Amino acid sequence: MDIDARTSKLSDPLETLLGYQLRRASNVMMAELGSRLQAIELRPVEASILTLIDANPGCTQSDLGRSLGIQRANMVPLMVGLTKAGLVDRAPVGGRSQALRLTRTGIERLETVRAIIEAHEARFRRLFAPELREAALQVLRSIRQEGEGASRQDDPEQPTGD
Amino acid sequence: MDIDARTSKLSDPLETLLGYQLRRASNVMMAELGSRLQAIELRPVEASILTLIDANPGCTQSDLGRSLGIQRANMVPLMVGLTKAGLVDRAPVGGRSQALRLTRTGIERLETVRAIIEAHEARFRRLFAPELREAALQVLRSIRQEGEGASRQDDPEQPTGD
DNA sequence: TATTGTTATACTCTATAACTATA
DNA sequence: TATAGTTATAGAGTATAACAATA
Repeated sequence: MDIDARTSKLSDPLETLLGYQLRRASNVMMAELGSRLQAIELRPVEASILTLIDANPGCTQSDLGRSLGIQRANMVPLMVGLTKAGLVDRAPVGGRSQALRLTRTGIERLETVRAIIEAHEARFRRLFAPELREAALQVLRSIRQEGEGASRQDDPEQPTGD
Repeated sequence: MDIDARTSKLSDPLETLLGYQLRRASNVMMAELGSRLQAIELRPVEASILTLIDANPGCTQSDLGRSLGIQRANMVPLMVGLTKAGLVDRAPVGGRSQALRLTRTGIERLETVRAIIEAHEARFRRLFAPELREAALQVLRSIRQEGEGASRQDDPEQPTGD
């Protein structure tokens, strides 16, 4: 390294790598959302779960796990936490399944979650030229399909690194 | 949840969220790269480090940490591993700093790393319309700046969730 | 038998604090 | 004093295996 470089930033050949930039950008957004959600004592994954239950009342925690790429075993402490916090209600539905619904408190909390997420999204959406926004989401979805593979669309609990 | 929805996929209001899609896409790419790199017993972060040392011979591990968003303390086992694997050489340079360089083996290994990364990037770059590629990288970089804040450009070791 | 919820456990990644060695 | 490297440790997040309960 030359003398100048020792006191300034490194030359960074990773700057042009999609995978690297995706990861760093994702970490930034997750950290920002996490710090906003701390105000209501929720983590991003818990906000996602509340959002999904609201959109799919009666779903099971296995359903949620499949949708979010979280394994059954790892859903357990999450759902216990949300239930103990009084945000989610569980009712037996056949087999060992439990139908999930938001409690009144959960519905109220979700209102705040929505406001936080909307402000968070707006802050970063700004950075995309308007005509790029839908295309960007579409590409990100196609990356997921590339990894999750058409071959196991209904295959639950496949490790993806999520 | 209606009867049909109980056997099919959940309705997913997260599909339109940039943060969520970014995270899932990033996880897919990292998992794919990770599985490719297993063949040469390296993790993505180690591949990044080799790449950065090659581009900045003589840099310190603190330099690398700042560039990659990894804290000093967490760089230690990484550098010990790469040094023990005979890929990196460390030489005292003043203070407690050690100048880092790739060994001959490290340079050879980096050749393979480059081929793996290039194949990996190509697979996913395909999903972007050509005229979108540079714009996408630019937006991802701007997301990072948004999070890492112009106010602490030279501020090392700020937690970012990386 | 297949699926759901569960327990236990291990491994990776990241964060914090404190210590040392040197300029 | 400030910086680099280090140690120890704690907390997330995630992975695997096994078990119980019910359809």
